[in-house]
Amino acid sequence: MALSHLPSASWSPQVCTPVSIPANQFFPMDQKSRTLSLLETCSGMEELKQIHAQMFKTGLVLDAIPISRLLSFCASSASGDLSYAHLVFQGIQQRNTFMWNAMIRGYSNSNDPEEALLLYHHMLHSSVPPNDYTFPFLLKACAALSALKETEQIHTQILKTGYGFQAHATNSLLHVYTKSGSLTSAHRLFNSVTQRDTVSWNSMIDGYAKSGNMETARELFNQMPAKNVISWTTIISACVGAGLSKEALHFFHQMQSAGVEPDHVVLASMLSACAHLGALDQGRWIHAYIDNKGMQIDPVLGCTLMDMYAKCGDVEEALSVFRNIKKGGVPAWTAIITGLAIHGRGREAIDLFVEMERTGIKPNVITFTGVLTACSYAGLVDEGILIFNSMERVYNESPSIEHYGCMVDLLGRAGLLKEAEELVMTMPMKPNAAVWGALLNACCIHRNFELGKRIGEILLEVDPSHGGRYIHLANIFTMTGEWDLAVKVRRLMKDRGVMKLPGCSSICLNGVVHEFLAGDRSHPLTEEIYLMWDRIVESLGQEGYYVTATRDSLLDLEEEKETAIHQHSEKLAIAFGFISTEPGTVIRVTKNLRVCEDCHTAAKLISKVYSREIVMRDRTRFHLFKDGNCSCKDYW
DNA sequence: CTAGGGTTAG
Repeated sequence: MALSHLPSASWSPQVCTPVSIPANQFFPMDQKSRTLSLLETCSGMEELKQIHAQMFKTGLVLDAIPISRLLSFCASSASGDLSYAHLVFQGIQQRNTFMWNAMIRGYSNSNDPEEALLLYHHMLHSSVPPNDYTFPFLLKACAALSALKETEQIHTQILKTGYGFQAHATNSLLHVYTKSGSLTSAHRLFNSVTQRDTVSWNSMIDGYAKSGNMETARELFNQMPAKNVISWTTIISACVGAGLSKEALHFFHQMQSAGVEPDHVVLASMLSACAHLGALDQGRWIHAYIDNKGMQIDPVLGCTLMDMYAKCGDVEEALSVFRNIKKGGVPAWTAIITGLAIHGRGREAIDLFVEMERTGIKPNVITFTGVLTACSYAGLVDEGILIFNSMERVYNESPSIEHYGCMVDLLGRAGLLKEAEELVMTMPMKPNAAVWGALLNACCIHRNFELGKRIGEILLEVDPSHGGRYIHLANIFTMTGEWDLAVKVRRLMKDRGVMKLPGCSSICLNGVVHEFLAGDRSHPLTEEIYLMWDRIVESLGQEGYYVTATRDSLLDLEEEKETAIHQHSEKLAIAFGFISTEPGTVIRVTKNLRVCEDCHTAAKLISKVYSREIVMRDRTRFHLFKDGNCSCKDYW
């Protein structure tokens, strides 16, 4: 390295400067402070390299403070360069703790965190002692690696060196333990430290929540003395992650009652909860809150906003958010493409995909999933095949099992069952339950019972705990008149203790989520709801509506007697929508399963007879019923 | 120069 060429002895002010001449004649103070302030405002590596070169000339490379600052910038700043930092570091003769820390910090945030541990090893060997900053950096690397053994060794050293009482070190340890799933160690440590602070509690809560133990997480949350916005975010995002979106909403309201101001992180989590629930009003409220507070919509927040609007049925608003965020990167394009996909707006999704390519943004695996889904839901078979083939050819990206799943779905939905099956048989990986499921679904739609039976049997082995598979297979046997086999499948399901996920439809009004199951009579307005539905049926009758024994109604074979098709959850939710909203209001219903065919027909007629738009969210996509038609064009 | 929280898909 260049440093060795410097006549180091003659550059040392003590050596070559007569006592009478002040040292700053060789290291002029304004020179040094100018360099320091240059480094402070340094914007990128280009500029930094110039400063570095200047430091060689002035000899400031030998001064610990400016070289440390330079090192720090290269190692940790967003526009830094870790390998350059490493070269600089290698050239330094006298490395102090700060310099080692800077390097360890840099590597702990890099994609090579292991190097941080190696550096620490060297640091100890060169007899430079760690300080209170060293451990958090080091443990961050351990967290990235889930390196439990190393964490335990570092734990011991923390205790030996007397940093065991230092909050940052302890909390870092707690974080690694919880993150690597070692909750026992975490809890032991948590119990042993006397001065637990909010950070310690937050880490514990997060750890329990992420390990699936929501009960303990909630308990700790209730117990903890002082909750800050991160505590609330932790419990709320834990709820969202566990699919407990209603609880998330509840906690959010509690948080506001407690006077804690929401920040952009907790709002992102809440938008995700709204997206899950289909709670458009709540979601809009949060959007308005963000605007009113003048908060900046960063790419992540922008994506959650788009996702919320799309999943709550308002794609137009999602598009408007998309146009307003200047630099969203791939995630933003992906979010909007996926949003259009679930609304059946495949053409627009493809157009945006093309536009994205033109902009020079490279699609990622999720983008491909999104655009292929768009093709699938809109029946754009040729386009889908073209894009699928371009993955390998244009992007050098081998399709993953999800992409094959999309293609099986695309071909199967379109009735190209032979092609779909062939793809399953020839794909380069072992088909999973999702792939088989897509094929089975296609068999049901197109009534290919022979193939359906074969695939159904496979699925009961591959995915034995999924209730829907048994129902599908049993229905196929029912339709082919093989009653005994249908009963056998039902019995197998029962014997294996598999439950059918009950169909549930919800509608959100004034921030309250109203849920309905088939035949539900638990709602306070039950009488009015059923009366309303009877009146609706009456007026639909004039349009020629009558209940048909469709294949979907067979899904309820078991409860056929008690759950008439007229009491399906979708219908109850629509009826409730009618009695609780003004004429002309859009009715928004969210269902956890696929919409039943009879309910689909009924909704189309209702939209015409009552001039009401009904937006219904399915397990996978949206249906916009308007003037007697559905946006899915009956292709779903 | 340090610790804890967010999103897009499935």
